[in-house]
Amino acid sequence: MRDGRATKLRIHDAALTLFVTKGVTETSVRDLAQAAGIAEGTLYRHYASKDDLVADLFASNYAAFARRLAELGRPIVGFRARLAALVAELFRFHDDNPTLFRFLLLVQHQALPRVHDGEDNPVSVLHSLVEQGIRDGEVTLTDAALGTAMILGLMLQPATAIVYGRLDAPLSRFTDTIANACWRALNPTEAPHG
Amino acid sequence: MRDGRATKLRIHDAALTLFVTKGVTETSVRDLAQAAGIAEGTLYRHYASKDDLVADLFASNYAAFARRLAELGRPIVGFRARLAALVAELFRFHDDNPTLFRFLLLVQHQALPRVHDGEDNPVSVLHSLVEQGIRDGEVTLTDAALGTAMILGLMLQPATAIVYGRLDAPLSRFTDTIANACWRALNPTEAPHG
DNA sequence: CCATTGTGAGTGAACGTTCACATTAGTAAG
DNA sequence: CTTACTAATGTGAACGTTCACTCACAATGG
Repeated sequence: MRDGRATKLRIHDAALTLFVTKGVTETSVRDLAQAAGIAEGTLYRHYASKDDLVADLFASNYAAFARRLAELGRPIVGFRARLAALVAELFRFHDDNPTLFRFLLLVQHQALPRVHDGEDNPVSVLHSLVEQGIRDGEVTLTDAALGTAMILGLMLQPATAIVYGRLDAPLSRFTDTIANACWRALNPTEAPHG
Repeated sequence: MRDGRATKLRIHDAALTLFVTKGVTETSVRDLAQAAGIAEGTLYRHYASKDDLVADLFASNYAAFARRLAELGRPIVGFRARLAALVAELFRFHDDNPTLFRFLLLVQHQALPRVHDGEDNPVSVLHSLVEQGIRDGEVTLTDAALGTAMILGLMLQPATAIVYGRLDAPLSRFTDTIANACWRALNPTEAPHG
């Protein structure tokens, strides 16, 4: 039989590119089929619906990235080193897969409300890290949710700036600056290089 | 004649609510007409198209907020005080108009590429502030674009966290913490209360 | 009397999805 | 080696629905 997995990959690639450049709703199944070089019906051999394609594309990559972050931080000792490693990993992910990164950033607002609970989640990983830091006395800020939001903003907004051409890639060159800013945001009263 | 302005306001309110709760593309003209208590055709007495409604709703509010930010900062002396005032104003805007704020946050990704140039723009206001700070020697970070992205992230991500229920409103209670984190992000080598 | 504003059935286009049929490739019998 | 069968995969015209938008007409009020 013919290799369906290769077709599925072609759909993946075409969908990511189109969703990012045109938007999800503005991309029709006809567009997808043409870009992937397949017939419209073929898409339904691999996905139950267009929504299913979007959800699968988001959920699988989102969860995979969360696991990647979680496992990367595990062996590293000390809050600050772990934080720096997380920032570095997120920025590397952006630089290696800009389209995928942008897709996750773009559709989170419509896809997140349906994921959220229990599943592997990059935001949860960050939140756990901050909570751990507070418990260990390595973070002086007491509100873990606020701390998570701040470091998330410090990481994601520069990525967004690159998307809009307000900042030049690669994102990795800001790793140290951002990691430092994150640490300082979480430790409001600490001296620069505690 | 009947008062068309009242109808236009009804459309505004209905559109904001629906766009935020359902999404722009998922909101049909029928939905808008029903929520505003008007006929479908009436909408076209006030807007050339649905896209025109979205664009107008975004551009006018986005520009108005940019002007509000710019004028507020003008009389205040000193970079740090000006930065704090901007943070406070943005957070107050969020708390006073959560739906409008969320609308601007939501549709910026599709609406921004068409605005961008020349027009009043909150991001440009922030960028100018940072540039001014660098010129005056009150900001040690040399990359204005990076600095703008960082403080933007420090402000917007907590707002996003509130939208997703990861953080409790009002946003204003974080004004001091965030303003301080912004200043520290822009001055990586400075002591806590320089 | 007329310009403005409101109405809602009607229109064509575009959409996601389906389905009857074609093609492929692995397996097995002749 | 050939033939027959089968399950997986690919196809695209056709379908019903929904959409943004139009237009002939009605209502309003200065």
